[in-house]
Amino acid sequence: MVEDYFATDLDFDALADQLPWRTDPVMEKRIRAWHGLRLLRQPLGEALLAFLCSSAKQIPHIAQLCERMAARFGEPIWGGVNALPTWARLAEIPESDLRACSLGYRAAFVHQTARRLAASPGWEAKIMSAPYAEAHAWLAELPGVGPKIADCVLLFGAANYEAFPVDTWILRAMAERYGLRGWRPAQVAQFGRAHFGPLAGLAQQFLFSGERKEKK
DNA sequence: CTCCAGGTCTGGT
DNA sequence: ACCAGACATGGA
Repeated sequence: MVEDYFATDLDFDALADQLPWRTDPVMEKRIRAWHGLRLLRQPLGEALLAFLCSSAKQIPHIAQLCERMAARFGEPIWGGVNALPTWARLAEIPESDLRACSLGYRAAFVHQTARRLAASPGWEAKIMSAPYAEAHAWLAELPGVGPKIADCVLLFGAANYEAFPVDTWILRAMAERYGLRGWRPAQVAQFGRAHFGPLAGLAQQFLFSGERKEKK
């Protein structure tokens, strides 16, 4: 996972008036605990690849998969370190070679998505500029990309802060802290966007960070 | 040896 | 629409 790209254009203090949830008792606590928290900003293609590998994997494993793909198929960028392969490059790679990077069943997703993208010139510009709902729907059509991964791609790869990814952590956080017990992920995602507004994705990061810290 | 992990897809009700 | 299982791999 590339961790060198941090959003620098989100000045939290200057955005106070755009954070209606700042007075939310749950979020107020999280914000205090994580003052200055920032959103990862990745190139769109990298975000898509990284999160396409994320299903049913622990975070260190996802990084491991990305490093293997970079080492085998990426271009060198810095002292022996390679970039992640581009989607154009991935489209040329047989699924069996991807499996050799320990992608498991995700190899088929990467392979099929790569071919789909190769047949969709201009997809990146479209995702970067389309309204949330449209971009989300298009991404979720890709093999292996469901609602959660589509939201992560938009949030981290397209700076679309409306996206509110609902993973196991957020599902539990919203159930415990907001009383949404028994809600389905799609319902929780809609609640998050409605409750937190245009910067729902930033709120999601506070919740995510807080929830993971609790476990330790 | 079992269980689970920043889910998604498929085939059952 | 909603609910299991399957899906590869690796670490606890």
